[in-house]
Amino acid sequence: MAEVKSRRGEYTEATRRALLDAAARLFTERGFARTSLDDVAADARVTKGAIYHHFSSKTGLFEVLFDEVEEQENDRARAAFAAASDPALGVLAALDQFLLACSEPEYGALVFREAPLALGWDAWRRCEEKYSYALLTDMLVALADAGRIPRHAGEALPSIAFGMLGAAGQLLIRTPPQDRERVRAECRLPFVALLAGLSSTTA
Amino acid sequence: MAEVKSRRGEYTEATRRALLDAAARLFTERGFARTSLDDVAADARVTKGAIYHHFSSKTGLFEVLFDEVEEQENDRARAAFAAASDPALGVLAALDQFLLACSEPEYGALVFREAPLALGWDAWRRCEEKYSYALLTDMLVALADAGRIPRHAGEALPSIAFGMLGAAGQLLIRTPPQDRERVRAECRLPFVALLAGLSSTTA
DNA sequence: TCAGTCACATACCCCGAGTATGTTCCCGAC
DNA sequence: GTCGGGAACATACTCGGGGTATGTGACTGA
Repeated sequence: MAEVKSRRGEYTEATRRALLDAAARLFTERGFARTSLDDVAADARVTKGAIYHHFSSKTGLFEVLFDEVEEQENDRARAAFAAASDPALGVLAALDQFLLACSEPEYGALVFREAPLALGWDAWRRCEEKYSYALLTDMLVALADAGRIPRHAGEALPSIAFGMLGAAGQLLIRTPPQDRERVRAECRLPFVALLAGLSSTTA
Repeated sequence: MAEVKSRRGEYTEATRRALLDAAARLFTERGFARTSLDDVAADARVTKGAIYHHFSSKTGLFEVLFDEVEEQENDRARAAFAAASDPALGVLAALDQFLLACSEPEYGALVFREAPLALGWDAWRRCEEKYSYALLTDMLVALADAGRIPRHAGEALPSIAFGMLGAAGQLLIRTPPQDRERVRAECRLPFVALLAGLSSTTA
């Protein structure tokens, strides 16, 4: 009976996945605002009732999607940071991983293009505090611990650095695929320069 | 008769101004999405018909408001930049002017918080290309001409620098007024560091 | 076998942007 | 002086989409 029960569970999980996949596709292609819940339901071969059975609202659906995508990517970036011998190198490794993720179709579009529009700035930042923003602040602390940058109080530096990441991600999103490698290289420059400039004021 | 005609013109201009003022107030306080056109019309003591007589749509109303606010502020920032003897000092002067403007109630909220949500990223960037973004690229060119930073091709640096401005502005918006002076000082640091880092790689 | 609940489908409500159509006032022409 | 017409709105309506309330069949557990 556990089998039958799990069978049923599998079926409902399948529609949930189909809804999430359809939402991911349509939100990245048409954008969050221009895709109705009926569109998502139709793409997943169900109706709007299924959506509201599995998710709380349109933004609720988006948040689940956001968490999925962002958690996966954040793990990779954090691993890249941790794998490096030096925190400064780790930051660049995590940055490269981030820029690479933004070159893929869904991640950047959902997390840095649609999320602010869908959730609003405050909710977006609250959601990001578990992921990119947390990783960023951790990296800044590690850099300060290693004496590579001065220790900063306040939220200005992490906020502005986060804004840099968002701008880089959005730039990559609207860059045609064949130019993305070059743009990724160009994007590294301001971050390297900022690091250099911060470390030079350590003394 | 020119007098009477202008009298009529004054009246219609008055309602147009009342609509723009009401929209500015409500959009900054409640946000663009959470204020209906009926709210704006009621606040201006007219009806929705007046709005669609003077403006093309809700986003059209917002764009006119955006242009008004942004043109005024952009002139000040550009003047601050031009007044300085050195382009590097000019950049900091323009930055200070910008941070000050974001500390006032309407400018930052409309231009950097509501505009992306109201217009979408693409339309927002198109609107900004006449103002902050243009000033920013002009300043980067001036810095390169003066040999203070290397000459960069590509759009990565201006895009990311623009992202920094947006993040700083948004941070100031959500900072309580009594803390804003301190936060402004904190915000200058990453820009100074970026400039220093860029100039150190000039050689 | 039957009550109950899960996993949806169907039908409906409501708000708000946009539109279509009045209505009033002024103005210039005859 | 009046009369056609257009400017400056007001009023009444449509329509799309998020959200809700209710129906329904299938499965499950007692």
